[in-house]
Amino acid sequence: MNRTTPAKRTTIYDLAELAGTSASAVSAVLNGNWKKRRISAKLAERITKLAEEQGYAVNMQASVLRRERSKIIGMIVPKYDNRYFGSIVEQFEVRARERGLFPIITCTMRDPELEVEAARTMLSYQVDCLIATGATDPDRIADLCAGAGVRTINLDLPGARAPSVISDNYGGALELTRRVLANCRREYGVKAPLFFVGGRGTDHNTMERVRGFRDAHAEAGIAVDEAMIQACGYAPEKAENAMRQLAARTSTLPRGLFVNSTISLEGVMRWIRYSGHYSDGMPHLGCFDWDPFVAMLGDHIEMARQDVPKMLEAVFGIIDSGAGDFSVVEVPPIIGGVD
Amino acid sequence: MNRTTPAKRTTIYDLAELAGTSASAVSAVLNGNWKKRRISAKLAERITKLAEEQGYAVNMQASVLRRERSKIIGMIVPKYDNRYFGSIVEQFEVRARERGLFPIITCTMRDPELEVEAARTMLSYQVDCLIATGATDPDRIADLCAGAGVRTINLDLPGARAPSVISDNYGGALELTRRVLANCRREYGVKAPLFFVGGRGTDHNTMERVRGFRDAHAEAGIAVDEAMIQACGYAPEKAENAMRQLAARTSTLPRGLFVNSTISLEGVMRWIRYSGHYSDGMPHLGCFDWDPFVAMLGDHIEMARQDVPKMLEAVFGIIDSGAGDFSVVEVPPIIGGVD
DNA sequence: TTGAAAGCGCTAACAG
DNA sequence: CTGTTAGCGCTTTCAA
Repeated sequence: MNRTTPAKRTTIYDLAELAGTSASAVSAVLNGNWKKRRISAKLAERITKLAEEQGYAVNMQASVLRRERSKIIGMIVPKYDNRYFGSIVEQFEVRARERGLFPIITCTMRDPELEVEAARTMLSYQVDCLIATGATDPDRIADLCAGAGVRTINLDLPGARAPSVISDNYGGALELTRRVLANCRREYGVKAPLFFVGGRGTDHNTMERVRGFRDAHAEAGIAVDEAMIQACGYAPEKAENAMRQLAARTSTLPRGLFVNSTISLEGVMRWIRYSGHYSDGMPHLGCFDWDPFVAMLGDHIEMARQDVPKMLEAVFGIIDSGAGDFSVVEVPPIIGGVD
Repeated sequence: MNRTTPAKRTTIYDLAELAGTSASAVSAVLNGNWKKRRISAKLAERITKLAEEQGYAVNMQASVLRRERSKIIGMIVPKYDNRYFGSIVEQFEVRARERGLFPIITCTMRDPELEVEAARTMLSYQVDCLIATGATDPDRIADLCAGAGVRTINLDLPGARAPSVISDNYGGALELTRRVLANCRREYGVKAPLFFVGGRGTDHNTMERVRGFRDAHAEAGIAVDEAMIQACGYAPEKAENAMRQLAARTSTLPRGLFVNSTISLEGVMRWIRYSGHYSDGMPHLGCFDWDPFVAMLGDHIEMARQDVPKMLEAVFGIIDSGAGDFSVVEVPPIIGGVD
């Protein structure tokens, strides 16, 4: 409010001059270590008041440049278009701030190039630590960070060169498949394989989910044909397409579907609505991921809700403890039906 | 890969030494203005190669400290838990990067305190420009920024001290209400007011939507009682509660609802499902906001999808043009039914 | 109790 | 074509 020079910002030197003291005193007062410097309470008071009046704000770039640690923590994340990543990011910010860290986030749009580009940029901004969420090549990022002496933690998708926190994809998929299989048997009396759709066949999570999917079928004594597993990618159109192709090549559609994300589910549901198939009754669905509106879509959907609070607790546990081993923490998802 | 000192990072001085040249030459080469310095192609080549080998990354803190403009652009956003804000953030990042700006985002969890706190922090990080999205007190933020000589733009919710880009809330609500009213008349033959639920009665958007809601009723010759408008907040529980109270005090529930966000809709839908009311037939719904799964909830829902691409185009248009007037750009939402 | 001074890594004149 | 130099604003010894 009292600013006379809107162009030039107030510095600690300006404040020092106004207070009739030195820059180092101002600096000490303003970041709380005036106790160890034993600065007089009145001087501290005066400086604080002045800073307030002048609308002073530290220049973090200068501060970070000088300090040893930046207290900036970075996260890269694939997308913001679903509840899973949305809550990861929200929780990340909250917990980072709780610890006095400044969170910076970059969304990579699932683009592997952008992923490492983003990691590099974060290193340029001197992050103390980088969380690689759902990275396609986490080890590449881990190497980059190692080179700069920066800690990395993998989230959602594991890597071999940094600690990882992921969902128990196998266990979740196993249980989810069991339930959908049971639902199919109960309602339709059928004992046939489900159709697995969505995800990237090359990523660890999808592979583990397929394994759970297979084992649940094996338990039930149901054979699963290779063609019943289509890890076609995450995009809705790809899932929709996979459904279309399935319908084209088979006479009787499966009574149950395992959908590998809410994003893929968008495409599957659209196809179900508009293709005219399944007009004789909705198939039973299992979705690996949670969304409140999906929960309201009907009583034929089971979801595996990844436990984001626990996952972030684990991530920050690793950060706080400074643990150095590259182990993988697996957090069980919460499996349930409507709501 | 060739790093011998993992603790200490490579600087332009190290590079200069290795290349047998000066730091300024390295600097010039590495940020592309080696044309105006007319540095020999071979030197440039050598430096670039060396930087690569050494895994060199600029120290942005030092760079920003020295430069006039930081090329950092900040955004504050209330939540990441819905498609609207999710796509705002995604688009923001994409467009910022297109322009060579580094985007930093902070989520304020709809907390007014955190809002100004976040703005302050961004100023400390020397943002060149700050986008205040859905801010409860945008003018406070605008003042803060003005004091630091930083541009602000309001998004989603308008302010008086900076340019604003918002949806055409009045027009959208008017049309949405008209449609829901028409749907009610068509299916149930009723000509009764809808129930307006969700949002903050004090914010500009909600007030404008209420105005549109009222005018659509007036057009149709339907009187709207004060009690039919409950801007109870955004949280699902609050909307659910408003529904419960409505049911408690009225004998016949309205055949149509105007819900002021997908987040509020969560609560409304939950109540509809579990309260047992409306078992004789779903009410017609209008939702001011879009979600793909809501679109699949049935044929009795109309949505106003805010035009995020256009809104961000407008925001960056203002940034690019350097426009200084505090005008409000209103972008019409896209109104439609299922899909 | 406090101030002076060095320097973090980089950019941008300016001087060759 | 290239190097020297002077800071950007802050933190942190070190001296007083």
